[in-house]
Amino acid sequence: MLEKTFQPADIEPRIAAEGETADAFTGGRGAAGGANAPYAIVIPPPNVTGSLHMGHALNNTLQDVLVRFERMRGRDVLWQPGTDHAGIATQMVVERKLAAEKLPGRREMGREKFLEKVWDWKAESGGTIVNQLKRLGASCDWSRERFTMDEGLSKAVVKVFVELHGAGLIYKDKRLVNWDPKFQTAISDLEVVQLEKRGSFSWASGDPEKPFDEAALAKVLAKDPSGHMYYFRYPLATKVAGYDKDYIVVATTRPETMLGDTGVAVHPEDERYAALVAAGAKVKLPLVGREIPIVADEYSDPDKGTGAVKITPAHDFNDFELGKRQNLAQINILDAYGKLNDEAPEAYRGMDRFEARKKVVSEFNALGLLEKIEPTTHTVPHGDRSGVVIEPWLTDQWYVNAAEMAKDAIKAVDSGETEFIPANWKKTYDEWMHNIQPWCISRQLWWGHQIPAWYGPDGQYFVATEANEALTKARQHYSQLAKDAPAKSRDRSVGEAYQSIGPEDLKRDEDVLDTWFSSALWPFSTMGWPDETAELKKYYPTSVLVTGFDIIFFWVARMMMMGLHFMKEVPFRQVYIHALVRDEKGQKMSKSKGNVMDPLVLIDEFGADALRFTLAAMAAQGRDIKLAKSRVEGYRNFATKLWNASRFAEMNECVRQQDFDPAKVEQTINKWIIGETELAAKAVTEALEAYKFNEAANSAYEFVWGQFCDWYVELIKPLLAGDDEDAKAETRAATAWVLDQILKLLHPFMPFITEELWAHMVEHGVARRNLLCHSEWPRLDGLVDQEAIDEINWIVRLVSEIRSVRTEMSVPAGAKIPLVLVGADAALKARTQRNEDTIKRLARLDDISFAKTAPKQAALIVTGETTAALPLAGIIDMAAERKRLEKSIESANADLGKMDAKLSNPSFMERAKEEAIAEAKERKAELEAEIKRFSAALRRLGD
RNA sequence: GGGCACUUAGCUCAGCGGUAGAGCACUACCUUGACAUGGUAGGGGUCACAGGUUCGAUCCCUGUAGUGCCCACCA
Repeated sequence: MLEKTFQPADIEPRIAAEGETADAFTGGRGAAGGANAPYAIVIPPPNVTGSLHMGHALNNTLQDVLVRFERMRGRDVLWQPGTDHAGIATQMVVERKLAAEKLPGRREMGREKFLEKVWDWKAESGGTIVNQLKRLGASCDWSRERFTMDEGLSKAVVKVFVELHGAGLIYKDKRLVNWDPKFQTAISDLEVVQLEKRGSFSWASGDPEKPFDEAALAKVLAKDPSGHMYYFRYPLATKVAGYDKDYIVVATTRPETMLGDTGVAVHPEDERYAALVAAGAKVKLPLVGREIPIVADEYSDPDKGTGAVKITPAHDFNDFELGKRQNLAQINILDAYGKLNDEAPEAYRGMDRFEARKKVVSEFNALGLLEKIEPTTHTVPHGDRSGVVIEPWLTDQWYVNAAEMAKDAIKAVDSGETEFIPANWKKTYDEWMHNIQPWCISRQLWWGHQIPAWYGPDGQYFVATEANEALTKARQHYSQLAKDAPAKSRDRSVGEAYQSIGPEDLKRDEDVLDTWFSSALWPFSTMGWPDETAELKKYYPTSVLVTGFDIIFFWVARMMMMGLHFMKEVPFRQVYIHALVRDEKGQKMSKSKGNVMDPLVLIDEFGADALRFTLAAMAAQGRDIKLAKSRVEGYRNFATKLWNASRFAEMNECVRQQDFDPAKVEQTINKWIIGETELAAKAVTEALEAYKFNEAANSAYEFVWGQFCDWYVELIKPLLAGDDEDAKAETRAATAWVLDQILKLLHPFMPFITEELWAHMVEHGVARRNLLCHSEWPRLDGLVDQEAIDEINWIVRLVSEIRSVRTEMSVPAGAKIPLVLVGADAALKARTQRNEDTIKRLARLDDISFAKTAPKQAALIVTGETTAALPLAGIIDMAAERKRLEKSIESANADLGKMDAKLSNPSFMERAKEEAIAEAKERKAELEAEIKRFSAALRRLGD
């Protein structure tokens, strides 16, 4: 016997464990034993350091809904799980742990020891998120769990690197990168977030003889030196004829970079500076003393700042390009920590960049060269993980030629080989792919896939799958060098000297790869690539990728590129992009804002089923989810409702009959609910096929609560209490059958409670043979019976109307009253008699009789063809009834007016669709009849 | 600056070329043999604004205002 109330916590862990021990989710263990077409999804691997947040909950709920749905439809399903090694995040976590335990830091213990610590950590805490996914009910094939640093996946990474390098698609280059001074690593464009800085301080002296008060300036700078535009006078090396000043003013938000300036640029057509350009004038850079040229370049915008822009090629992306064009020197003034290096004047060396900023400003001020300070609003690049200001920094890094690899990836989406759902995301994808920049893939970290490149003693590198191969390549290279180079050349002597180098002479590149590099291989590396495995053959390309839009660039685009290059096939046929889960104000949830809702807390409180159902029900395409707790609570109540409906079935011995044929029932009520079941099943199926999770969830909800619980269960109570044994038997069997269909339809959304109830519902007195997750999805057809629908709808309307009148007339809830059906024809009489017990019970009537005219002092009910009267003499409040009738007439009249207007509009009659006209006519007739009868009742009331 | 969304009941959100819906909240009544995590009945919306298309617009188009997000730039 089921407990009286449903307690998710009592059943969820058990169901989860049962599923696991039964290997329920292994590939191919579906409803048809995996005989049908494969269906594969690879999970977006969560960070191994992660713990389940609302985004994961949504993402994995949707995948699980799809996977369970298709499994029940008989597809050979693989949901490939795993986690991501998350380079920076994991390294941070472990470093923090070491610090907390007062152990030596990463650099002190050295690479090897540190990596041991990371693996230890992974073994200990890496499974957290996986267990949380299991609590959510994710039916992944856990036996196939992978980790991006696994041996097999690492092998794939090396192979990909070596092959792309061989194809010229990976190369090493010295250029500006986004440098994170906190982690001392390069990061890709995507890992940079732009944060707005807004200054407030404003000052202009106009008189350089009177510098800004030093103490006051120091106070301003102490607050925050960013967010302001500083105007500096750069003195000319020599006075220029035709230019009236002996300085040129430049503006900057990053004063410290002036120490690395190697030029000043003006627009070629800017007349203000034409004389300077013509004369080849130079600036004598203050504080540094370097003479730097004033160059003419289109980049300079005469409308911005002063029209003259300082150029720091080593510390600004635009300046870098301009510097190359204009042959300006690149002077790197920063070290890896963001401190000033030896290229800076002595007083600055070793100083933090922001301290240097203050010092530069204050020195310019002291020299009378600070013209003004303006507040400005500008965005400053920050590391998404470190949160510190990113510096463009000149280093050697490895790059993927993304523009080249993007070509096929763009084509594949254009041609529809991969389809975005909703389709508008294609635009975002295209936009980015068409403007894609080289992808910086090297990271100066330790935790990750070490780059398979070895350096010879002269710095020449050799890319190979392992050290020995690199050595062979190196030896070949150096002999060739010795052979090919002209005698006496340096190359030749290097070649000769290094021909016989040993393993100890080659040094492996210390850097590791961007985490997303290995993630990009996920759809095929998890299936055993580069081996030609059965899984690859069967499940690649995968069916659909389910992910959030914030990851299209990081992951989707890169999987497309890698998949097409190495598998010659797209990695997935469809990409379903879902929304972000936000807080109730629409803000992105984040720890720093303190507005996170923890899915695990919600699971504890309301159950995983309720959370899952909520997320699915709110996952309307193209819209973010603003999650309200009350919603989860509401769907928890829905689970309880289902629980109790099952309890009702159990109490009434509704047992599933093996030979029950839903097409052969005789009772109208059973015909009706079976037809409704078909409609609901179709609605849920169609919605899921179209990725309309909300529609699927709502259809199921409405059917279960609004039809099955509210009406069917109530309507069969008299039957079950009656003595027609055949009808009782049929109804019990039908109830059991419908409930089975309900459990199936709800299972993708609410796997725990449905599996539990399924196990409870015995079949022929025998326990179920199979798990619900392996049962067959309802495929119903031809069960809709219009006559049954008409009859039940009539009961529903009549009962609802009677209840309404009872309330309005203040009839005590417990009181039983008589009903008189007025002017009923034979058919209506028959229908009434068939359902007499039911109507009496639901409407709390003690008698139903027939009459030609309505009795006096009665409240009147009019629904469609039926007129019914409740003789409430003594109880009835005449004034209230009059009011009620008047209100009804008024509202009917208003509607009638609309219909009349429509039907008397010649344009409408001429151009509207036939159905629209017929509908309007029908409605008009209906309204007229109602008004007539209401009016008659009103007159009678006056008697 | 470029792009993508959104604006519907008090709140959180569906929906749709032809009678405006849900959950929560609210009001009244009900512990009736599945369920008070419940039942019954109700109140509450000129569907942001202005034009246009259409026989008909909350829905399609254009514009305006507001909100959110993405990308780029920022001397």
